[in-house]
Amino acid sequence: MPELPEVETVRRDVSLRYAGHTLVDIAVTGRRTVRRHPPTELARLTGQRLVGVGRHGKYLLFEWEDGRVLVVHLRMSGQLLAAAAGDPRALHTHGVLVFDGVGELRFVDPRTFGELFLATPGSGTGPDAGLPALAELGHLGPDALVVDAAHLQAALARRRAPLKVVLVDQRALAGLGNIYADEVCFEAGLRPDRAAGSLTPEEVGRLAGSVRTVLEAAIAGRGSSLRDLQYRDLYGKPGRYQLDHKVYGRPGLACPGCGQPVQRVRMGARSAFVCARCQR
DNA sequence: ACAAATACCTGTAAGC
DNA sequence: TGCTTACAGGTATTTG
Repeated sequence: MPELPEVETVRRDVSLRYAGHTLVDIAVTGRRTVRRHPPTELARLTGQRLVGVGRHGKYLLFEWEDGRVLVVHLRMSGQLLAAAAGDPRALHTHGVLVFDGVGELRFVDPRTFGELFLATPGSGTGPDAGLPALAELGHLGPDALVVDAAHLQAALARRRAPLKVVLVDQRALAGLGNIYADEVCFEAGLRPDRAAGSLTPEEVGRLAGSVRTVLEAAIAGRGSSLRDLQYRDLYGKPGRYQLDHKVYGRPGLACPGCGQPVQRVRMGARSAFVCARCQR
């Protein structure tokens, strides 16, 4: 499932390959792929040069020379794949962007949760890192890669919800999902089912450091691909950070820290993986 | 006001 | 073996 490290890996590769090139055609065939406005509006991007690719949380921002922004969210099973014009089209290919000189960028998404839309610029306050302010992303908290302890403290304070629930809440912090929330909690030595507001300032500081550490390591590993290989990079290759998961998806296996079996704990409809000895 | 449940999907795996 | 069912999960929306 693409979370921040996977989206960031795709962002870097897409930017390297397509930035500076001009869109010569865009075709969206998926019925659900563009659902916030008429899909035909995307045609107005043709002729525009892609000036850069940004990211806020799990959202990719394709920035064009006229200031317009095409937002892409991969959700559960979306992939962006580089392809040449003649390459056979993978099943569930819902969109194709054709660039001058560098071939196609294809959007493939079996579960069809992913989406593309043209954002509305200029409204609300933007995220820090030089990204455009977009009305549709105004609800997002700060990007998890640049969050600091002070913000985390404020986001967690007085909240009775479990720590993990707050960590995956994109309004509090943008970018963490199921995998990295569990891994971050383990790295910080904190149980995901602790009440968020019960963390001491020292624990919040540890948590902030762990968010950064885990995400940077995961990006270095080009993200996590699970058994279903739903996450693949721009060139169709899986990530390798799943090999470094300490607790996620490892129930009954030895905790790398102490050797005790990792437990699966139910948290509402979802579950979390935790080491009862290493996490308090 | 916030919190929990649900809808949206398909592929895979487990269960019978 | 072949069928049915459960599960995976991010976000918007609905319900509590």
